[in-house]
Order: sequence, then C-alpha cells, then structure tokens
Amino acid sequence: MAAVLALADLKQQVRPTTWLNSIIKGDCVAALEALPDKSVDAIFADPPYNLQLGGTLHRPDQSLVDAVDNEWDQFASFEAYDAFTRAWLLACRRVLKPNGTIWVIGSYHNIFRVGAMMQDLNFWLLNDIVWRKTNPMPNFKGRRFQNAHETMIWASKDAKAKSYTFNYEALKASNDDVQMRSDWLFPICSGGERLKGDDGKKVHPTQKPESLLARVIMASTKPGDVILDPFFGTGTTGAVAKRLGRNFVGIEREQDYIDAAAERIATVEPLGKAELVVMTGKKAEPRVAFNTLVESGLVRPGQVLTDARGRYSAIIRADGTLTANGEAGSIHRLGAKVQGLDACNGWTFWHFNDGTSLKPIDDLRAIIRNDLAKIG
Amino acid sequence: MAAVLALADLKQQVRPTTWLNSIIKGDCVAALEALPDKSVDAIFADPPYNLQLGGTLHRPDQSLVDAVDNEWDQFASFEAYDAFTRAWLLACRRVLKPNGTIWVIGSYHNIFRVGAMMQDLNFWLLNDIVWRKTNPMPNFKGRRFQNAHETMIWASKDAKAKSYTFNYEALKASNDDVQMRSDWLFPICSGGERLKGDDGKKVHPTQKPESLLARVIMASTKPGDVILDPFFGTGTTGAVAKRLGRNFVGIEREQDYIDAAAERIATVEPLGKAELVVMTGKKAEPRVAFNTLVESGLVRPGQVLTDARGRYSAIIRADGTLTANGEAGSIHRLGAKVQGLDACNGWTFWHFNDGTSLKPIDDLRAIIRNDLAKIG
DNA sequence: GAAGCAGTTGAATCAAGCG
DNA sequence: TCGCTTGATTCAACTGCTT
Repeated sequence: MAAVLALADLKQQVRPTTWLNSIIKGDCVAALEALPDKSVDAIFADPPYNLQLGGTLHRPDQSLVDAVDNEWDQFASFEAYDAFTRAWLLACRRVLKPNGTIWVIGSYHNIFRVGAMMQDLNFWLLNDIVWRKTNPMPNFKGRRFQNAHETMIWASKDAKAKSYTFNYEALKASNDDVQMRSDWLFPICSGGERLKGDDGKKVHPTQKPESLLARVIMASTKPGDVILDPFFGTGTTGAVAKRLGRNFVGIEREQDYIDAAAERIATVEPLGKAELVVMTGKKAEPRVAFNTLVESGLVRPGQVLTDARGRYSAIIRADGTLTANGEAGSIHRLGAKVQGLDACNGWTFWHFNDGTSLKPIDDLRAIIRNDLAKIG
Repeated sequence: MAAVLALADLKQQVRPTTWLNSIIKGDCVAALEALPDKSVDAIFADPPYNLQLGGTLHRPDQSLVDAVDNEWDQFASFEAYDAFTRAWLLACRRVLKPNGTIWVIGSYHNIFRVGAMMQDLNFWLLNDIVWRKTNPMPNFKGRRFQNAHETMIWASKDAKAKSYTFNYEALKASNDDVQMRSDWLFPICSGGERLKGDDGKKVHPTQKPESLLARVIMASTKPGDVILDPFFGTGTTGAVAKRLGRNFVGIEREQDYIDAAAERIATVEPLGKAELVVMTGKKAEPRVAFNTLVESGLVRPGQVLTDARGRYSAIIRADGTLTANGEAGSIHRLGAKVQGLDACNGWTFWHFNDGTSLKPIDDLRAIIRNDLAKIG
C-alpha cells in the first residue's frame, strides 16, 4: 500500500494497475499524462488557492498568524492561475471515466475561477457544497465577516452523464431520514489527526479533515472504485479511501508531503466488507412484478384494492393487472387513469385491507424482497 | 417615495438627486449610464441565474414544479451570459463610490462566472457569504444533494479601497458577542411577505427575503447611504432600505414588477433615527444574541418590551440593541440599568405582548433554537 | 378558539433501461 | 443515439378547512 513511484518508472510500467494505491511523485499535469484514459471513477482535487496575502498578519496579542505562503501557492496573475487550472482540469478530464465525477475544493480566492473553468471545459455541475467549519480562524482585523466555510464543486463529466454514482439512500438514512443538504458541518483538521513534524509544526498548511473526505467518498463512490487526488498533499484522500475499501492514486511534487502521506496511509486499517455495504434504495433492489404477489398468494384475483382514503377502487385480475370502470392496466397505469394523471406509482397508491387498516401494496412487495434476500 | 422614472425623463434631469428613492424603468446597462459617476454607496445585485432546465419536473404526487422559465433568464451560451455580466458589472463599477461595496447573489449555475468576472474587472473580493435556507426545495429525483443555499459575493471597488463601511461591532454585538460568520441562516421568502397578484400567484419567481437584505444593509451601509439595485424586481432592496433609513435606486425592465415594487415601498414605514444608530466601538459593550430575533421578524425595531409586570419599558432598535430613558445597550445591560442593578439576564427580564399576555423574549429565542436544532 | 389534518409550494441545470 | 416504457420520488412552512 502506498508505494511511491517516480514518474519515469511509471511510464515504463506494462501492467496498468501498478499505479493503484500509490503516490506518483511529480508535477500534476505531467503525472496525469502517465495514466490511461478513462481509468478513475472519481477525483478529489484540492488545488492551490492562490491566496493573495499582503505582508504578515498578527493576532491581537501580537503573535504571528501562520499563513499559507508556500511557493506552490504563488501565481503571477489571474491569467497564470487560469492557465494552470485549465491544464490540470483537462488532464483530469481525460483520465476520468464517462460516468465518473470530480470534486474540487476552494475558497473565494480561487473557487469562482475554478468553477467557471469547469463549465468552460464542459463539466456539468451537480452541486456546490458548503463546508461550514465549526471552529474557523477568526478575522483578526475586524474588517470582514469571519471566513467560516469553504466551497466544494461536484460535477459530472458532461450533461449527458446520468449514471454517476450517488448513494442517495445511504446518505438519507445517515441523516435522520431526510435528504442530505448542500451545507455540511465539520470541524477543521486538528488534534491528533493533524500531521506534525519532529519540530511540532504542522506538515501541511491546509490538511483537510478525514470526516469531510469520508462523506465525499461515501456519497459518490462504491467500494473498489479508484479515486484520484492530483494534489495529494499529506494523503487524506488516500487514507480515507483505504479505510473505506476504495483504491486511490495520489500525485504530489513535494517529497516531505509524500513521506508523511506514505507513512500515514500504511497505518490505516481498512474496514471489513460487511461494514462497507452501501445502503441502497428501491432502485437497486430486485424488481418485483405485481404478478408475483398474485402468484405467491399475498393478494388474490378478485380482491379489491383502494387508494389510501378509499376514494378509488379496483379489482385484481388473475394476470396481475387491475380493472376499474371498464378500464384495465398495470397498477401504475390504472392508478394514473383513475386519478386523471399522467403517471402514478402504483406500489404506494394502491392499498389493501389487512383486517384492521388500509396498507400500501408496497408492504407486500417488501415481504417478497425479504424472501429473495434470504435466498441470495 | 418610489417615483417611477422613464429613462428619457431621467437623462434630462438637472438635479442629480432626482433619481434618489425612485425606480428607473429600462434596461440595466442603459439605465446605469444615466447615473453620475461615483454616486452610490452600495450595490445589491440579484442578476438572472441562467438556469438551464430540461423538460418539466413533477413532484412525487405528480403536481408540476413551477420553474423559473422567464424570458429574462434565457441566454444562448456561457459567452452571452459572460458578456451580459461584464456589461452590467462595468456599468455598476462606474457609479460606485471609491469606498463603496457591491453584493451579488447567485447559485452554482452562475455565481462562478460572476465571481471570476468580478475579479477580472478588478473588484476586490471581501467575502463570499452563504445564505443557508431553513426551508429549501427538495431534490425530487434523489440524484443530487438538496440545493439548500445560495451564495453572495461581497466586494470592494479594488484592493486599495480600505475605508469601506463594515459595521463590525454592531454585527458582533448582535451575534452573542462573537464575530458574524460567512454562513447565514434565513428562511426563503414566503407567507405574507411574498407578493401575490390578484390571481393569487407569486408576482416574481425569485423574491428575496427581507431578513437577508436587512443583514446586508445593516452590515455594509450607514443611515442616509444610497443603495443601488440594478435588478430591482419587486423591490425588496428598496423596501428594506427605506425601512432602515437608507436611500435606494432601483432599475427594472418589467412594468409588472415596477408596479408591485412601487406599491410595496409606499407602505413601508421608516424607522426612527434613534433606532437606527449603529453601534460602533467597544464603549456600548452589548452582550447579546438578540439580533437574530429582529432579523427573523419575531420582534421588530420600534417594538416596546417591558418587564413581567410592566414597570419598565424599552424600545427595540434595528441593530439589535434596546433604548430607554436616553440610555442604550444590550438587552442585559439595559435590563440592569433600568433596575439599578449590576447585572440582569435580559432574556428572562424583558417581555413582549403576544396579544393576550406578557411573555419573556426567551420564548422567542427558543423558537430560533428550535429551528437551528432541526438543521444542525 | 385550539388543534389537527389535508393541500400547496419554493431560482431545479432532478431517471433508467431497453430495443 | 433516439424513442418508448416502466416505475421511482419530497422538506419545511404556510393556508385553509374540519373536528
């Protein structure tokens, strides 16, 4: 796990899977050229933010604020930053599978340029996600609002890509059974999770919290997927991917970051397969025809179904269709017909009387599915 | 108040202040050309979002989602949208005073293009602000995260403009004595605030809540300032500006929107000067989390609070402080003052009349907390 | 009157699979 | 790739009616 590859070595590799779960040392764009077309399922990118800091900043007690002033965050102009952004986004685009998705995180310094470029390159924006920080850095000068969030853009390869992975049901179940919103609340990376050098100083100035990556990965990938991080840093993406049973590829220029990341990832224990099963909704469940309910005896021909309030009724026929008012059709078609609508989910519309109350026939479908699950 | 000017009339005006507190009918860029250089203190712009909707969308119950499909939101391409954005931003730039600031609101469909263009035109981004919606529209198909926020960009005219208005102390005092963050929580505009036509349908598809505008205006302008809204719509900016003792200029193309806005603004009662004093510096020393009640409309500026037996009374000011007997301060400080005590819990001391009895404002705080708890 | 239920609605780039 | 069929899918707030 987490082998480190020199770019020259990688280009000579014959078996393409050699780069799986490794960190490629080198410039982001050059390294990406060594990866095959359409080879990764998801990308998480935390590019340089192009912070435009003037001078130093002191706290009210005169201590110095440790700002991001690394060489890799210096760009001569917006034009230079745009050219850089375009290059790595295009390189990412090539290696992304047709139904893959890409996440990019940034702040107001760079995210607008990145988002506009993504649209220009035909990426299709699915959401912008706000990471609300529980413990953001204060604004010391009192001249602006406290900068308490960062923004992530989630996009598919183009507008036509409809089959991207989105584990909707699992997210909803993990969120008190309501849809996951576009604003997420997480602490910044600190404490034991924050990698520190022998000198006690943080190894990387912008290490992201694992909780954030965990939600990204659980939301938009499946176990076994390949996740690329073209700005790997100290390897949060790799560590979380490994823990969650995904594969990763990291690209990083700085040897210090690579060393820290490799060491970190080596200590990660992957979760077992049982814990990684992604909860799926009805979409992914086996399709059950209404006729199966008739065949299994859960309902019988001649039985009357009604809507939840008993305003509409229909009779079950032996072939698994319904009939009412001289019309006949599937549970969906007839449900729509009696209501005068174009469409209707018959499973939730039609109810049966179980002796005490009206219950949706979807409950009976659940019984069938439960039996099917036992068989495997 | 809220005179409506034809563009041809305006160009013949001699006295420049004629356009104050009026709605200019016409195209945004053309109308802006009629305003003098460096004549407005702040700009709030809610431009078309350039939504690119496919077919129609039905709810699970088959009802139709009323989408934004107005002609004014149709652009042929990103290039066309960029050209439009560049034109109105440049025109706004000219009329903005050197130390003025501009707010632009948008969603992921357009905000990245707008933000990048603002940087290209040399605006200096101060913050991006996230408006988190307490009650956003769900995602019906379950293919994305629920789109639960919009983004505002706040910028000064250029990096050198240091003397822009930012009422830091008042914001902090109104926010439990901690800095105001970049993520704000407000409900969408609905209920009685939402303008409806004779047919009962909403007049404008994207009317913004007054609470949002109130925080924008209280944060970044002073009483008497001139606030320009180049996409005036139904005049939320004008209504809030008038209520808060600011001047406005609105630009709008559609006569229906102008009519609704003019009528709406005419009914607005400006607050008194005493309630509008903006707290500055540390001498006022408020210690309250009271302003959220003002912004949310649970209490209103000018409203009278009393103690449980009605012996003492005070008036709520727009910045979330109270005033009584020529004294002013936080709910706690003023509660102590009127009783001649050193300290007082304003939340339990001050009461409001709910129509039948006096109830502590702590009950209102509980409502806010309840809302917050739902979201996490 | 209060409480509760049913219906409505909000800036939406909102399906998947098969022939 | 297009067109057709099948069938999957909602949260919070407000309004108005019934109990």
